[in-house]
Amino acid sequence: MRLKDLAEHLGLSQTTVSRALNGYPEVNEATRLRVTETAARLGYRPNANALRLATGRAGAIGMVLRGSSEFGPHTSEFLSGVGGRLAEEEIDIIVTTVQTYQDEVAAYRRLAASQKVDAVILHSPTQHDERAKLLLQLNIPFVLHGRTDIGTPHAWLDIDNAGAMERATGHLLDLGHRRIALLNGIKDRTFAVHRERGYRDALKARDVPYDATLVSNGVFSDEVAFRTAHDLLERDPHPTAFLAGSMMTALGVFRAIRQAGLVLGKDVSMIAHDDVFPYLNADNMYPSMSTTRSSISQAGVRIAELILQILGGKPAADIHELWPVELVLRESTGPAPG
Amino acid sequence: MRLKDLAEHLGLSQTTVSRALNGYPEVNEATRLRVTETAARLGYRPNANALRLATGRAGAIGMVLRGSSEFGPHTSEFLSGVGGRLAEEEIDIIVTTVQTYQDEVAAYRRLAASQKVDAVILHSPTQHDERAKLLLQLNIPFVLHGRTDIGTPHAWLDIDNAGAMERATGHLLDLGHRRIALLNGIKDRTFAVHRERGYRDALKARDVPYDATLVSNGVFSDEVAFRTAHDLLERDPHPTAFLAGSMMTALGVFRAIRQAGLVLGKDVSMIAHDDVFPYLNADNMYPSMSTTRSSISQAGVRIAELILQILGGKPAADIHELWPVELVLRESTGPAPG
DNA sequence: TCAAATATTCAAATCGCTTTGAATGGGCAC
DNA sequence: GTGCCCATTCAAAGCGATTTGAATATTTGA
Repeated sequence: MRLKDLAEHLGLSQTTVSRALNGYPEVNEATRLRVTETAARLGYRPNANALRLATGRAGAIGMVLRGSSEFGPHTSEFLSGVGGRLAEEEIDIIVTTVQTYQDEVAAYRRLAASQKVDAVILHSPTQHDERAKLLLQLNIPFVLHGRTDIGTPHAWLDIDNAGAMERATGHLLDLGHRRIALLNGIKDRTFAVHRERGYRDALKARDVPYDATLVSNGVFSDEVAFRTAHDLLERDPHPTAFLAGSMMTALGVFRAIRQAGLVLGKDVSMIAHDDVFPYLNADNMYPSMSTTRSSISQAGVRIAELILQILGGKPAADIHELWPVELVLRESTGPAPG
Repeated sequence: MRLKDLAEHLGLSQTTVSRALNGYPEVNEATRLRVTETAARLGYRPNANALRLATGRAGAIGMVLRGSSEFGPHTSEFLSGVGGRLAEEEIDIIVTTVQTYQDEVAAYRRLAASQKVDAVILHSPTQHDERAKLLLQLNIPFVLHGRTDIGTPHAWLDIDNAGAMERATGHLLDLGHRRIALLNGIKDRTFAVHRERGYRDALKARDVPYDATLVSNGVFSDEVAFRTAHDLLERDPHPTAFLAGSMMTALGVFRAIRQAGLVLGKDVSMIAHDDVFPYLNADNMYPSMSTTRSSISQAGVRIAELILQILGGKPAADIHELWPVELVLRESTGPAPG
């Protein structure tokens, strides 16, 4: 069913039908009614590619995901937020998965040159993110989830990782903990840098010396966390508190604590960062988990909105949002033992 | 940079340039070389929408994901497999997220009517899946990940859930376990039905009575699993073995076992289904986890290939693959206590 | 009642590509 | 030198929508 068929069926010109469907004012109301009603009845929908070619809008946004190792639960939860909002505007999400950095750069170039997307979402930036520079250079609108420092203004939304970590660390210090392990994200990622900064600031504010051996960087996984925590707990003296970078990390640390025969919330404390996964609730854990919390899916929803604003003409340079992070204290944190 | 610009730049017609780039034989080799070389240098890429409109191929496949609760790590891992393979063919994945069944049906209708995709991947089917019928009726090619029984032939790829579960259950029974809890997936999903069938078959083969109170259905999450396992372990006598539907489930059961003061692999045994997540390795758990294993990302890769075959003209009715599932025994399984 | 203004509708151009069918030109056999 | 064939190249017609600018009804005002 093409526009032409529909027009013939109605005894009208394509022009009028098109205008009727798209809400243009110069169409008789009675005609419009007849057109929309018939279109709905016949299940007419414009061919997406023809429409896009004619309007010059791609009607889609792009997201490039790094393969396997980093493409975890965070991503899907985020995507779910983005998708929900964009679906309302009938905008698609084109997901490209890549393995290497080379692939990723090539993917952006392809998206740009073939004009498949109106904008992209960039995520997991480093401090000087080359991809962001590339996107600016390719002149393809984007919103960055996270932050980078490339000099040129651009749109971003980030959570206050430094502030969150400072408060979490500060709280543990106030409970008397002095050896606090930080299981942080991949080393050069901005969020990881910010988290370490918050951690250090809290230590400095209370004159507790920084011990680099208590800090580790890596992928957020149950497994990596288990091994790191296991090693840390074999030391003497071992850390009395853990800052876990994600709920996956928290699960691994949790196992290590149990295995060491220690009790979480009593012998050892933990605060984890909670991105709010529907299938992993800090409140229902045993013991319940103290967290720094910020919904990654809500960030997705908001980023979708920001993209819509950019497509609506708002200058990307005016779009910056820094979200505060809640500190939710539950049973996994207690006074330092001894 | 349009084809027209490139053609003018080269002093050739659009026809010749197009043919040169697309490998048609009636182009002088020297000309072709000059064209491809210049195109590469200038970074020319055909406008995706124009190309799609002209060829009638959408160059994309669709995947509709159910929002939040079910959109978990399985999905992202699967997607990563699909995407990797399709990227090689320059085929995009259009991801649509929906919340309700209504939305999902509407999403398929939209995809079909607007001709945005050449095919879709259908997943998580029920035994009589209405969506599959809809797709057949809409005449949009699809590959089903899983199985359904709708009478009409269609393409599918599934793992042998029944066989896997039968072997796992059989193994536990052979170790002397008699009260084996099954933490299964959402009730009406085919895979859950198949798993229960395998479980029952193993019991029947050894004349162990089926106890419905040992079987639960629900979303695969750490949290749900914890609560279910917790309740089961408070019974007297409690189950001596658990069949966990996913690694997330296994983590929850694991916590419940620990909390009950029991030791996994000694007081209680567990076999979990492992979809092979890079960030959650059964081998590195403590104790290491016995699993029924089948890589969901490899299933994704294969399904992408099957889609390509269908697009290449292979009849969907000829495409059926049932993958065997490995049973990997590790430390979490041991003889029944007492 | 008639011209002017307004409300509707339409034919044709356009978006950027592929592809059909025709045109051009050189090489070869006779 | 003529004719034919083959190798190249090209102009123009789609693909299915939007949109410009013109054409046709219908009101309106004097």
